[in-house]
Amino acid sequence: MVMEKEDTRKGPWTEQEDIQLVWFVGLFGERRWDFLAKVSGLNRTGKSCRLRWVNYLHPGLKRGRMTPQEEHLVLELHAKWGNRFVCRWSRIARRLPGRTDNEIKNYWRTHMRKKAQERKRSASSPSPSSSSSNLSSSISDPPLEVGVEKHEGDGARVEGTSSLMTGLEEDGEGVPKSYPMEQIWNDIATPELVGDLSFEGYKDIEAGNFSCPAPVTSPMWDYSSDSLWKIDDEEYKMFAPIADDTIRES
DNA sequence: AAGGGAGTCAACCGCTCGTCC
DNA sequence: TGGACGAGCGGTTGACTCCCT
Repeated sequence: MVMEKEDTRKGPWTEQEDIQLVWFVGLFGERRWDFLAKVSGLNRTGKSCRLRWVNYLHPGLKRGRMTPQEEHLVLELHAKWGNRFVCRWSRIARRLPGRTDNEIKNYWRTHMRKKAQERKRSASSPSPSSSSSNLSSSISDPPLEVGVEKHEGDGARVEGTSSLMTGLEEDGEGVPKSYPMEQIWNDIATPELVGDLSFEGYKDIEAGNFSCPAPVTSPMWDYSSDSLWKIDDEEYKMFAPIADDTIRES
């Protein structure tokens, strides 16, 4: 029996937690997640904080469905790299500004499941079923099994969240409607509100050795050039042909 | 309108890698 | 050199939403 650390929260993040995390990442930067988790007063693990930041709260992230260009790029890169060595989702993600490895991983799974089902169908019925995706036509079928088993879990779900998730609806054209993250960022950018935040951890910091920058301005807020999606030279060489094609197509 | 299956996505887990002392 | 610790990654799970019957 594994003893959970007392009071460590799991499950979906609340808006309050998000705001809290964004604030403290602004203070301390995207490092020392365990430390950050501790001083922030969030009853979360550092890992959990990092994941939430990288996959959801990072300001450079795009929301909404992948564009056909992005889909094409994912498929192409996976075909190119996925078969040569262990597929690095993060590597592929770096080619897609604003997309996370988690997002791409999810997309790939969905895509492959669909493909496997189509295959199954076409194998069981002799009539050729037209592929629903023109993207897959240029990609060789990877030999992978995509069956998903569901197990009875412990159902560790935390109540009272998900207003963020439900805000991610889209209109008919795949363009995200307004989502709460915008609101969060607006809120964070408002010094009055920041002053109003009453985090336990923040109080500790004020009382202790930490000093709080008045407006939240830190190098990490500048995402114009040095971001998660920065491409190093070596990788650029590998990527350049694909990138050029993609740019030309669009 | 209701129910069930499929699709989507946030989040957790375990492992590996990198850095520092 | 090796151990400790932090960071990052891929795999997996499960809840929510959508869509079809």
